[in-house]
Formats: sequence, C-alpha cells, structure tokens
Amino acid sequence: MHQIGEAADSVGLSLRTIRHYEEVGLVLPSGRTAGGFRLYTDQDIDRLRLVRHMKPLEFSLEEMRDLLGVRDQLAGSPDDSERKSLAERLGMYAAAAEQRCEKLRDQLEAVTAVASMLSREASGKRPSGVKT
Amino acid sequence: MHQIGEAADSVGLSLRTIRHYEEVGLVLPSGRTAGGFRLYTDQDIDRLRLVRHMKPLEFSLEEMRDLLGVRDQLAGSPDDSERKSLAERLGMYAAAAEQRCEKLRDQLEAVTAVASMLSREASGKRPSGVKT
DNA sequence: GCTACATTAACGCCGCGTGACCGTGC
DNA sequence: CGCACGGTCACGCGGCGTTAATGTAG
Repeated sequence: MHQIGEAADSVGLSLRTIRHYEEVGLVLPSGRTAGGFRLYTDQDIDRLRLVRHMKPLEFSLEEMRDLLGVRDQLAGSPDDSERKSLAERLGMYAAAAEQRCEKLRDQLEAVTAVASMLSREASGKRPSGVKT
Repeated sequence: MHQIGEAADSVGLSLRTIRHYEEVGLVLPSGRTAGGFRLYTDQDIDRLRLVRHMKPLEFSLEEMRDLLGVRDQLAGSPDDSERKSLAERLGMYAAAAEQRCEKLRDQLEAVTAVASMLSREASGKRPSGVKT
C-alpha cells in the first residue's frame, strides 16, 4: 500500500492528475487511511501507468474509464456469452487504438521533417523549397 | 486569394480554428473583401499547413507565433548581427522540436505495445504478464 | 511538537466546439 | 433574389495547474 506521492513518483503523474483520475472514476485508490490519505496497491499503480501510456491515444478520460471497465469485466466474467460481447466492445477500442497509432506514425514523420527544417534554417541555411 | 472555407478544406483545419489562429495573431489573412470576408494567399495557406503539422510538437500557440515570427524576421533581415541572434533563437526552438520528436518516438512505441495488447485481449486471449 | 506529506475546495487557463443571430457574394 | 458561405459575439468543456487554507503521519 502506497500513498499518493509515492504513486505519483513511480508513475510520473502529478498528484493533481491522479486525484483528477479519481474524481472522474478512472483510477480509484483501493483504500484510505483512518485520516483520509489515499492508498494505492501495486495494481492500482500499474493501472495508473497504463493510463499514462495510453494518453497519446487521446481517448477521453471517460472513454478510458469505459475501456478499462470492459477489460476488467472481461477478465473476471465466467458467463461465456457475456465474455463474447465484452470482447467485442474491447475490440472496438483496440481498433480505434490501432488507428490512432497509424495517425501518430504519420504525425511523427511530418513533425520530424519540420524539426530538421527548423534546424537547417537555424544553422544558417536559407529556407529552401520545402514541402510542408 | 482564397476565402476561409477553401483554406480550411485544403489545410484540414476548422473555420473556428483558423479564426482562432487569427485572434491570437498566429496566422493573419493577407486581406479582406469590402464586406469583411477573410482572404488568404497561397503563402498564408502554407503557413496554416505548417502550423497544423507542428501541432504534435505541442508548442503553445503563443510559442508558435513567436517561432514563426523569428523565422520570418530571419528570412527578411539584411543586418548580419541581428540574423545571428535570430538564428540562435530559432535554434532553441529547433532543439526543443527535436526533443519532442524523441518523446513522440517513445510514446509511439509504448502506445503500439498497448494497442496490440488490447487487440490480443479482445481476440480471446487471456491477459498475460505484459510489461506496460 | 516538527516537518513532510496529505486533504478538500475553488478558480484559472488553453484550444478550440458550438450555437445564435446577422451580413455577403455570386 | 435566393442560398451557400462568411461574419462576430459569447458561452461551454476537457484536463488538468495552481493557490489557499487545513489536517495527518511518523
């Protein structure tokens, strides 16, 4: 059981962000001390890390909450027909995620070109006919 | 000379966004019709496109305004010592841009891993010990 | 009982989206 | 003169940052 500062350090999120994630029901601390301090298990922290890593996918916090909810249910449901529909929903998110990865790859390419253009211009070269 | 809708289509930004860029002094239309319609030259449109491509670098609009300003001055200054200091400022931005590219590469890697994890989970496989 | 760490409001900011309502251009 | 396209407010929203004032852990 870790308190929020420890979690924040290990994951690389601000206290405010972690609290905000709780406000919107995205990552809930597994407990509280008698005095009210949030307590996070290692799994909670993994979840925070996962959220952090998913950020570039640009799902809204609400979508992430739903996504992780589906995933949790899927991991803990015995009913087979329910598992099927959950897997389907998760599949939608997975597909969306793959798409965003594509987009990111394109953006990275563009942005890399721009960055090197700036570098060239800064190092004295006259702006040439660069295709944006 | 093109009006805003045309510019928006060709660049892939919303009208609102383009107007906002004007509000903050980032991209100004070169003219207006008698009735008040914004008019963009091809160069204006290139500038809009450049801004759009730079978005993933996550500079603030103010920073971009400054960056592009420096670049413009550099392109049109005869004074040699001024050119030097401008080039230096541009260099700072270029360096920051390269850094953000690095970060983006890392994020892309992480996000790719997450996406394929989701895909696997959605296609029936039980969650395995995946390092986030 | 000190000090580092935590808590809950509440307001602020950026980058637009989204109307509402009215004017232009062809 | 009709109808697509554009204009200016002005409010709203997501995702936090940032005090401010107070309490808890050890």
